[in-house]
Amino acid sequence: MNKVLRMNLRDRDILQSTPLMAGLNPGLVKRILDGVVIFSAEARDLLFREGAAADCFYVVIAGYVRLYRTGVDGKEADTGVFGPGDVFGQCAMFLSDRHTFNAQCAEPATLARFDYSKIRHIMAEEPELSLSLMNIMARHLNDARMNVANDRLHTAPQRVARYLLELSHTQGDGHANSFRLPFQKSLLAGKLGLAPEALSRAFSLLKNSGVTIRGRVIQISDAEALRKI
Amino acid sequence: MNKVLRMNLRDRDILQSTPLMAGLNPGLVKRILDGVVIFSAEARDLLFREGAAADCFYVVIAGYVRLYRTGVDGKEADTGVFGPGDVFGQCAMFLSDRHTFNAQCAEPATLARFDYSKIRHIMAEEPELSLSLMNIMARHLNDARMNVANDRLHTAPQRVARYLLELSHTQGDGHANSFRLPFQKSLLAGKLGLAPEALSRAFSLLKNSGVTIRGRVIQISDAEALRKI
DNA sequence: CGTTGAATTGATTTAAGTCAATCGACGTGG
DNA sequence: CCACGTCGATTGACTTAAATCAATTCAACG
Repeated sequence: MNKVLRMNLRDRDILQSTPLMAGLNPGLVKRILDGVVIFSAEARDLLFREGAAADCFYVVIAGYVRLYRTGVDGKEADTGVFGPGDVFGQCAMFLSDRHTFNAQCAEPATLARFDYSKIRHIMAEEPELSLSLMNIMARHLNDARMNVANDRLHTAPQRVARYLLELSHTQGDGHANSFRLPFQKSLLAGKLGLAPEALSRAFSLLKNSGVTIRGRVIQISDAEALRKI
Repeated sequence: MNKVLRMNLRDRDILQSTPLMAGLNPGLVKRILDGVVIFSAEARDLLFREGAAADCFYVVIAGYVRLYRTGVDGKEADTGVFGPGDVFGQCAMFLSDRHTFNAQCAEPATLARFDYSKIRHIMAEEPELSLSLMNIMARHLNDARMNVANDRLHTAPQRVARYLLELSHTQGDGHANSFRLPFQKSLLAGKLGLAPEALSRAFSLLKNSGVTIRGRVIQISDAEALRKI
């Protein structure tokens, strides 16, 4: 676990097309990537804990990582799930330098680690980088708020329906009505703020609206019906 | 409604001590404030709508503004409440230039308006400003995620108890156990993701834990008991 | 003093969590 | 190759938290 890897071309490719670096000039990208460490992690590995000192952020290269908080009785609430190309853990760089959430691999993953100190140093000289980070934070902020609103406005089946529609847009570019869930259903349940059982029930309810589920493969026959669940 | 005002010393003072400007050099502050418009708004006035083109952000000088999203059936879910010194509406500057939420005055308010174009222009020359904005976004992001976690981990009475404890820390600096709610209970209910009735019931339950409520005045006799609701 | 909007209280309904049993897929080892 | 064990997913029965609906009460303000 946590084995350091050499950065291969594929890794570099993914990192470069990340919103963090996509807009930056090649020289700057090179400079940033020089300070990056690539490593692998096992399912359930903790990347950081709430309250722990924060000194780096991460980009997912492969696999999925969940960000969550734990309650008194050990219950956990996910506030985000990050997949290939996503940045996480950057928030603490601008706050108290302590993480306020836990980050855990949901499956075997490979990650890139960016040191705060190095990034801060580059940021001081290259406003471009600040801009990129700002864009990421803005997107994350919007996502988080949408999440709050979504939780409060919609029922479980509605949230699931919306997620499936969104997914069908990103994955099956356009009108492909068959696609794959990117991760385990239990993780999806957490992301949507549901118990796994509730997700299961939501799925079985959606079957009446033209959704077929076989394992992780989803088929939507009537997007319109889904939209007005 | 929406009457433009001259910036007075008090306004300037509040703006300068905002996290947006507190760390900036005086010359820069002056430059930014030159582009600012101060105006008053009535309770229920909309500052912007979801989907509308976004061309400025705001700082609250007095009063409270709520940020919310509306569902199909007209239901509304608050994702944040902003008071004196708070920035809102800046998110869209880094996204699509469309607002994704509605912002409405919860009571008569006075606000400062900052044009995106002017701010962007200054930002391009003054990295300090970017940093300030980044800090604000980070704080907002953290708040929003905490909100998600809080909703999912805690019951209504627990959320209320936490809010009261937090408020007693900010308001009654230190150990003052008596303080005032900063705004209407119905607004607080929205902020906490509750129906007003649920907030009311939560309050009446907390009375058993040494909380006394008279109008907007709250008294906490046993903070420890509150903490472990 | 009376009107308006907010807050409270009670009765009821609904959504979703919890608990428990079962099923299914998959990988391991006999 | 099959039996077993593990883990995720599903299903059912039940409980609980909070929304909803409706009726007052309360407070602020002209």
